[in-house]
Amino acid sequence: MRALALPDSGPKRKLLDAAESLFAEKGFEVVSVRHITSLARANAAALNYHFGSRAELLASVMLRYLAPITDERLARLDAIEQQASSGASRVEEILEALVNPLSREVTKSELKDRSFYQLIGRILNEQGNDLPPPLEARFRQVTERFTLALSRALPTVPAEELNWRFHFVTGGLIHLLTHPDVPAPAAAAFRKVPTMAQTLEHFIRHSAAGLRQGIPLELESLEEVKLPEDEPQTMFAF
Amino acid sequence: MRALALPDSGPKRKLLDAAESLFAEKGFEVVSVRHITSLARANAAALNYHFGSRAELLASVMLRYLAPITDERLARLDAIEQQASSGASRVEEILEALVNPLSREVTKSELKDRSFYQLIGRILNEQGNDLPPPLEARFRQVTERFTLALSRALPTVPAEELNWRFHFVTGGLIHLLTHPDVPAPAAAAFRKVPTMAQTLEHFIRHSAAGLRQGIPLELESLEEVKLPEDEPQTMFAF
DNA sequence: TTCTGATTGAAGCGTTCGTTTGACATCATC
DNA sequence: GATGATGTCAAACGAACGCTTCAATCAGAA
Repeated sequence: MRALALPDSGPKRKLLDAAESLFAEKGFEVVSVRHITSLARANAAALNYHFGSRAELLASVMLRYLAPITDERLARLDAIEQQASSGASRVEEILEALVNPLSREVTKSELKDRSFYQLIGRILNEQGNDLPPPLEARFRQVTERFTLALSRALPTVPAEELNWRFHFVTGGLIHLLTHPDVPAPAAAAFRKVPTMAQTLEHFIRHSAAGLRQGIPLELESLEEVKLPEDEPQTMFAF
Repeated sequence: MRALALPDSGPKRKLLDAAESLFAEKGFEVVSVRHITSLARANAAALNYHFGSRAELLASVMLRYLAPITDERLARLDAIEQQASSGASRVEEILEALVNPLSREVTKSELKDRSFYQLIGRILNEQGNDLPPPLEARFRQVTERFTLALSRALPTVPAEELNWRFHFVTGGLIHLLTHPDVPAPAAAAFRKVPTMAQTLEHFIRHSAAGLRQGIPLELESLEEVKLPEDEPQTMFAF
């Protein structure tokens, strides 16, 4: 049921569950250990016994949540890179490998969808600067691998420029997780509320266009683009 | 020097300054009134005397910061809409009206650039759901006016779709404010660190491409696109 | 000067925070 | 049954929290 193997169903597990649902709803700073222990029907001493401190519990929650997602992102990227004959995959495929693990993991969680995404967004927004080291390493790997894949898919976009564009994409994604409701102008009420999975599809198309910006489509679809080796790449629309 | 008129340079002003610099650096929840008063060399009683409570001080900080920005956004949009003969402005112009007030206001602030942007990003991220009412109203106005302007610039994109795309854009922008450093892969160290203003120019191009996604450029540049009146618009790439 | 309202300082209000303590369970092993 | 490791419990620790109280200070009008 859970992403990470947690064989015990005792108070340790209950504390993790309670903490993650509270963190998702209210944020990290405002949730106290007493909130957590009372929701988990556990004792305050149990929390410190099992986790050492509130901060380590927080790190455990983040790790249990985000590790499977980063791992699946990398696995999917591996898959599409292997099946790509030319070594370069399509931009949309790469973005799907980045985004879809989110909507897949949500089905494994016991949280409501909204809470699930919100927790992830909160972690990346509020704790993004000092994640627990194992998570930090995974995220750095995700950034490097995906930027590399994108640079192969968009060989005419210079590396620096691509780093920016990827940063813009991840920013939009994180914001989408924490703010899943579109602030619709009063006049234009939505006929039906889309699911997050549908929204993420839109987001992929939107982001792909941004990444491809300035690149004629025919050029991108060339099997390989030979660039002068020693000459520094120049930006396309910069 | 300051954006809003604050004639007194007494402790009220000092409290506001201290609060905003602490909020920018550390976030809202973790900064206590004692932190603020000690940095401002003021007393706790003075804070409650001038602002009533910690929450109202927080609201004052946000208002002082964001009100001038939203106002200038709207003013710039007015300007470009008046000079546009056809009533439809270019996408990039509209985005500039949205973005440039940020880098203009930063010069009026006494905060370091990074702190200035970070504070704005924090407000929109963490307090986005219940802003003080005067700010809420302004932001709703910004959303409505800019979405409307974009819908005139991109008449073939249906309203619902445009709401999403604008949401993606604002999300990327907010994330950029709170995370101004691109997580560069180890191999590709930047030769020079760009200023936020330069970064925002990139962001505008990136976002414009996403907004225009699926729309042939020739079509967009038509003076006016007549759509069948009673037939519902269909999405272009959906 | 004297009075009056606005503003500040020092101290403390009650509450909640994260964490620790030491007394009890529980249970496999000797 | 005694032992020792493991886990849980109620209670309390010191520190920090937002906020209030009240006397002292100050500025300007009378």
